[in-house]
Amino acid sequence: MLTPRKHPRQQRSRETVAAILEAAAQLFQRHGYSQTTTNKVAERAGVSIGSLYQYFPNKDALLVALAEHYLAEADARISEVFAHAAEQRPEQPCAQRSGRRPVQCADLRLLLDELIRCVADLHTDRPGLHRLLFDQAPRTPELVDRFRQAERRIAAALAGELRRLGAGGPDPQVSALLAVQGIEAQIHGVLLDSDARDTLRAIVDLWHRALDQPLTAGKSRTSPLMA
Amino acid sequence: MLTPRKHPRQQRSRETVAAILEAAAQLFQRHGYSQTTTNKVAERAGVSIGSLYQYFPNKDALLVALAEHYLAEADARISEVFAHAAEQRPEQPCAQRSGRRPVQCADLRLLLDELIRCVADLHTDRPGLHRLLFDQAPRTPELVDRFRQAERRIAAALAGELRRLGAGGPDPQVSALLAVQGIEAQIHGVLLDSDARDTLRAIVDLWHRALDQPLTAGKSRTSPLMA
DNA sequence: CCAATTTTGCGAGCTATTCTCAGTTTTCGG
DNA sequence: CCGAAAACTGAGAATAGCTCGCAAAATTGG
Repeated sequence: MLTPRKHPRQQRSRETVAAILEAAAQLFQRHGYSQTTTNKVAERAGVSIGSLYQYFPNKDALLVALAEHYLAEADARISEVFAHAAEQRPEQPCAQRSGRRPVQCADLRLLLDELIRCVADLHTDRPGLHRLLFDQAPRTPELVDRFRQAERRIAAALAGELRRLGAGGPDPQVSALLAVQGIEAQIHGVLLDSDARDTLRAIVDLWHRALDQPLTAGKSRTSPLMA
Repeated sequence: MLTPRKHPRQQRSRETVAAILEAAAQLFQRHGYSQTTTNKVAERAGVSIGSLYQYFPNKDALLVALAEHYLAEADARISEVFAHAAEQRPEQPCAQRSGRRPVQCADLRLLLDELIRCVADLHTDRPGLHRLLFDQAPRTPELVDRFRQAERRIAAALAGELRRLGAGGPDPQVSALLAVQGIEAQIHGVLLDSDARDTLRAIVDLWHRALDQPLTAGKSRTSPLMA
């Protein structure tokens, strides 16, 4: 297994790679990962099996590549949400740390609403691809790592917003990571087996309650005290 | 594929099945699902490949069986938590609906603390098996369904407790399901890449904030109003 | 206790799939 | 236009999942 495969340098080969990934996405979604053979992927992409293995060291690599595309788009879209949130709130001094309730509260709810709607859209736009990556495909350690990195990037952005809004409890960084992980799982669950609209609203409410807590509450950060 | 395989009736065959599952668990964990061949599983179990296929219609079935064992244990342990919570609070009338703060608050926190600790233990007791089932193994629709069913059972129990404590917001059933899904994902994330103790505490805090809301808050259930 | 019957175990080998490699065709820089 | 690098090809080697006919062990019941 010559793991680091050739990188496509010419236009032709880039098209080949694109065709292979497109074919893989379609067949994986239609027939499942294990039912799809690499030969079928090559056939549907209109290339020979040898070409496929020039760019992908093995079948799993197709999955990793698809996941990378998906995560790149997710990252982009979620970044937009945070950018939008930033321009909605053009340089509010964010100063008054004590009687901050009404303003902060509305801003936090708006942010959560947009974020959760965005994640839900990511799930519904390509339901097949999403289920493929999250349910039916085996995750190599490499893939697990990519998802973790994406989670961390998004959590960092959310933590920044929480701090700016004076929310997120004693440790906004931790709260943000937990929120990202929780929201992802909840939406994934919701969209598989429930009437979505009401539940999405319940998710917003829940996280609003969980995160709408002043920065300075309790001890400082990571207070050593167990229930 | 004769999908409904023979069921082991005699002692000897039950031992064979147990040996196969033990071998499968070990090899899957050590070398990954796709790297493990059914022939290797049979060899390590000390039985022939034919015997393996008498009880398991295909390789995935080994995974489903392992998941069933895991879920059965998880179910049992979490049921204990709820049973324990019930006996701690022996027939409190749970009546006074208005000034309920101090008692309910402490009970809710205790329940969350035990529940979250229990889930964390489930993850750490057999880390290999857990990662196998949640990360590296492909999930057949059947497997996805088993996990969903377990989720629902636990959520139903939690919803009952929430109602009894007068918590869970307008719709405890929905809150409970979201909590179960969220907690599972968060703990899975935490135990993969973080110093656990502090973060577990943060999870308890977060869900305490999210769920410590009187039943009657807002509209009744599923209020039609979007942020 | 001894057939008859059922359950369990066996493993060579069939089928299907992943992946390789030696050789051909296309593209590109000079 | 030429030589080298990049891209492509597909038969088939290597290997994995799984079957099937038969033998051994356990159970039944007369």
